[in-house]
Amino acid sequence: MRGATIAEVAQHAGVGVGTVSRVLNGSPAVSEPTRRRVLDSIAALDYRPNLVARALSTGRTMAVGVLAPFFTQPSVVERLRGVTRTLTGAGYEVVLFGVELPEQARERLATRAQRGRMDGILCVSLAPSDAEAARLEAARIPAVLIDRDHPRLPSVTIDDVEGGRMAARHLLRLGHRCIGFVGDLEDNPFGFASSARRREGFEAELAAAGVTPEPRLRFLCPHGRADARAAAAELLAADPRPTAVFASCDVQAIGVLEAAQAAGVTVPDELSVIGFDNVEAAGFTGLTTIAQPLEESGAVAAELLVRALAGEVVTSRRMPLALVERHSTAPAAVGAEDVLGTRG
Amino acid sequence: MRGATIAEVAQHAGVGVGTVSRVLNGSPAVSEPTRRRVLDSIAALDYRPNLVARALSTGRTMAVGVLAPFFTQPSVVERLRGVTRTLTGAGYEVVLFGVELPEQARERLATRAQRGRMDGILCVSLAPSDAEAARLEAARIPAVLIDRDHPRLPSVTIDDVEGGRMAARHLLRLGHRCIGFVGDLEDNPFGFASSARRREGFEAELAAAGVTPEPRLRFLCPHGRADARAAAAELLAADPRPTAVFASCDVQAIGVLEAAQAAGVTVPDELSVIGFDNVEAAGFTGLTTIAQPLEESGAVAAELLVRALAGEVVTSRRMPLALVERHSTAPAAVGAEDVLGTRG
DNA sequence: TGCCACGATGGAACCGCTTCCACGCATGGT
DNA sequence: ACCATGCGTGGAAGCGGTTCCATCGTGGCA
Repeated sequence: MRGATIAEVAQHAGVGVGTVSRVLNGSPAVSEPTRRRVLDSIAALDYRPNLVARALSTGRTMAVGVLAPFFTQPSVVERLRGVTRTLTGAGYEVVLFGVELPEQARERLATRAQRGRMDGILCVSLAPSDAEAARLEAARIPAVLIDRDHPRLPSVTIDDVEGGRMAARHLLRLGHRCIGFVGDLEDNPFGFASSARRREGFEAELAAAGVTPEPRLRFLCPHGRADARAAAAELLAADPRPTAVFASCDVQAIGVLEAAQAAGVTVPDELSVIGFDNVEAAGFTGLTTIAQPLEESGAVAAELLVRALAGEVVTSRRMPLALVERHSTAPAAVGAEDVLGTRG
Repeated sequence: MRGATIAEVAQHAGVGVGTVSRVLNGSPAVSEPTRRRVLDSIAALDYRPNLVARALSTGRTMAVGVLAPFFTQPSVVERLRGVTRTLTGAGYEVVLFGVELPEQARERLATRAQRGRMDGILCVSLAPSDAEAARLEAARIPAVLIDRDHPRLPSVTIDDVEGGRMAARHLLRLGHRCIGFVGDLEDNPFGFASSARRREGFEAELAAAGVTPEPRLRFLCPHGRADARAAAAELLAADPRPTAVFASCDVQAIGVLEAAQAAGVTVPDELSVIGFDNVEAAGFTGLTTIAQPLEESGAVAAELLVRALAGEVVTSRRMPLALVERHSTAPAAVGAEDVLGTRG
């Protein structure tokens, strides 16, 4: 049996459909006795408003599309937590578009991101093209970006360059001077640029401390633990072997840890490893890392989107970074000059 | 500017709305010249059908609600991958309802799971009450359960009892006779029963091998790494100390690993640890575990739901289990009797 | 040549809600 | 006593599709 309609409720209560609708939407223009009668009828018929009909009528779907590269980054999941919690709390539904290929992102954006299917868009680590951004604007669909910026769209980001500097400072302070880097391919199909920016900051800080970044210690590979592990194995075979490694994300850092173990190189005694992101796995692998507030970034972005949906003009936000010291970094072995650090 | 409507397309092409609709839906009853003219107009106006209007008209939303305890189980995420991939592939949208509290599950089910908002429901590790199941049935909303069963609903599950037996067999075969257990509280608010069933199978197999399960070696605690770690710390202080531990999920097993490390107990030499699920973290912690196909379970359930939505009658599915040996289990220390195992 | 059947097409009705407009009926001011 | 005022209410229009039914040609057949 199909659910009751508003007309049936109206008839049952002996009122007009308009009155039932007013009761449903909490309009004050309904007398108390009438309201009660309508509510009784609603209960008697076990009536639930058809949200699709409401959406068609109001032009608001109360749904937000979330575009996320679900499968390439574990940090995405933590962001999603913050997103769903906030959005659900604000009465919005979360329509999840998992993206595995870059083309899929375009396709989802093109066919789904239209007025009349969802009210707003949240992109995690992904950015619309200029044309897509223009279309969203034309359709008056607000969009907020996480972990990615765009000249015309508000975003929630971190300062990747500064994060790279922080990692470098930590290692320099510990006395390391020969430091390897493992990061993402810098022209990946999704256009992720975090890794490249972290490397830039990292190398800039090294250079500022008088340590020239050596290309032979820089390894770029596809995002993923296995590839990072393979790259790190090569890195550890370098001569002289670096005393520390900065991996541009925790997933890769864990790959480095694995490679070190496989090569019989003890961490942190013979090799310091520092990652980035502070995903949950960093906790139980004892990884020192540059932490960014993942879940909160999702929550903040969702909050921004909710306000944009309410008509507010919102501006981009920067999330703070923090060094989290665990057990994968230690002072460089004896002989390292200037253990007190090279910077204030 | 709002998007074009079907009426505008019809006018532009000089045809009726019915014809445009037929073109959109691939009806064969449109002559080739007309079809071409309509397609041209669609392109010229950059027209996209309003999916909400279509949903209202057809009664099908092409959206599936996914109810998942997003935050308590990391394995959920891997299941979600399979779910979204399959559902998206079949043309359905995925509406994600993250559940943190048991009441939320009820509430989401009650207010959202109605004809006219989504066509079907997928529940991960959660089950509707009998009343809710009856309501879904009445509303003709198909539902499929993952990792949970229900007398009236199709489900995709594993044999938790057998999984527990497999874990026991592995440890027994290695010669262990004093074996601890760490699992979930068995009357948790969500009603998760996997842990209890795994324990049952585990203890039954021990008993069958003549090893009486000792209550002092059985620790039940809230799901989560930290709690498991605390429980394992106690377990490791037992006298005599067990030579092996079965944790009812990998998250808890990792907690056990941490506790062992903190206590200076080496794994696997002094302590064997076996987990359950084979989540990604099991891979890089070297954890031996009973593997279940997580992502595939999601895909299979989604497949089942898609077929149910097409009107097919679907039946429950059981997923296979497999022992994955890594580096956290080893033969019991010398002196252990009957290393060849107690079972065929 | 006339009729029928059928393919192609236009358009009204309908899906279930919101919203706006019009109306009835007290109330209060003059 | 009369007329604004305004509250409470009923109901039609409209949201943008789909679908069914009626209509219009036109070719095939008697």
